Amino acid sequence: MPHSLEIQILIMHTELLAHIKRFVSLTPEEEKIVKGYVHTQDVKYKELVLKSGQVCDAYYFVVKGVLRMYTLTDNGTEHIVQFAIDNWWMSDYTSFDTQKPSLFSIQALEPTTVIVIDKKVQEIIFQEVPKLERYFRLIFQRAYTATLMRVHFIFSSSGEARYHHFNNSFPEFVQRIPQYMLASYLGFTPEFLSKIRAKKI
Amino acid sequence: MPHSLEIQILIMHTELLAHIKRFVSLTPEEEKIVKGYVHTQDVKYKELVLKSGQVCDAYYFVVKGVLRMYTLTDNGTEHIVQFAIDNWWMSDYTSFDTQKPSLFSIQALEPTTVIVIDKKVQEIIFQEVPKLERYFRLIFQRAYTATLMRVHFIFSSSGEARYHHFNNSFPEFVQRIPQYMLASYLGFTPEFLSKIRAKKI
DNA sequence: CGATTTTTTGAATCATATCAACGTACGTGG
DNA sequence: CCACGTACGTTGATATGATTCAAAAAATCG
Repeated sequence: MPHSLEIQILIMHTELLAHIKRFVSLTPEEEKIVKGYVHTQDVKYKELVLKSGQVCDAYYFVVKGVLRMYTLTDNGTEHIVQFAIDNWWMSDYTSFDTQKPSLFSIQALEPTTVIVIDKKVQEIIFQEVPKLERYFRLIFQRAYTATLMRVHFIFSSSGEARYHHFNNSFPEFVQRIPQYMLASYLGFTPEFLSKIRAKKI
Repeated sequence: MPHSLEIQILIMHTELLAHIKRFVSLTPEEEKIVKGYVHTQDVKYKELVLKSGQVCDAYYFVVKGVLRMYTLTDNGTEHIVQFAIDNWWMSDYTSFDTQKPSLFSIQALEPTTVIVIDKKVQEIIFQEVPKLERYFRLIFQRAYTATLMRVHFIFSSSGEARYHHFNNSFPEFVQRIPQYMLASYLGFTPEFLSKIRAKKI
């Protein structure tokens, strides 16, 4: 009889499989193969799963929690290029593929549970379950077009408009992260965000 | 004996197949299938292959020439979100998938030759040559990470620094497009770009 | 509760936008 | 092949959105 931890992991894997099945069908055997190659990892608040300068050797799927991906400028300022919440993948895919050091760091902003595909098994899992090529094609397509929309917003609206748009689109998420990180993601300073908020009230 | 036009088309298709084979291997039969489903299209200078408000019903692969993808703001300003040159794919993949009107327009900035995958055959071609799932997974991954790098640059460097970086990275390309379009792509006004250039000399 | 982190406020400053005018180049039709 | 018109690039004056710095206030955490 499985004990509590095993049940937990089972649930985690179920979340990933459910997500995959929103894009491609999987036979029971294929599900088993996937389960066999991935593993879960608990990431503590503020813990890094990738540190800039290191090689990225995994894909991470957020089951629960929040990750951020960010860079450090010469003068020490952080710039958040991405958040990942439930059901999003995050990795430095370039570093993963080339096995060169990453420019980015990835950090948990809450106690976070991720499902990990390690570099070692990535090609194997794709070979054994070729449907995953299609799944990740669709995942990357979505991520790509979302990022293009983001560029569009950055160029076509003021910081204030971007803040309100983001706030209206993801009100629950805004609650979960410190304001200065939202400012960094939106491309301006925390002081400026504070002033935007002061106006509204 | 094939006449000149057919030879031309053959060469075009060869470029696409060569590109695909940089990412996945193809058997001669698979090559034939791909050739059978795609077709080339000549796009005149300033011609639109997609007009905002219309549904995007093709993927475009640039064999030769330049495409730009842009939006129009309420006040009539254009914002270029993407360029595509030789060996790049361009489409509004969201509009393509959902069959909803696109926010973007796609226009040729030179006489341009593209290879087209039409909506009608897209799923068929993927079914018949499943390796293309992998190919496009890698294409989208690259496009996604390139766009993330772009966001990183937008946030971490001034307009001036972005201009110099772009100029150093793609000097030949800068020659081929009007300055006001480069300004639009980099996220500032043509006047400002003009002033940056004045400084340097 | 004290210590640290996060947010706010205000004043000065800077990067970039806006507008308007002028200069230049280029392509088309006569 | 010239002339003209339109599209593109430059320049300068002024305006503005956003940053910087410093300090205080508020929130969070052990």
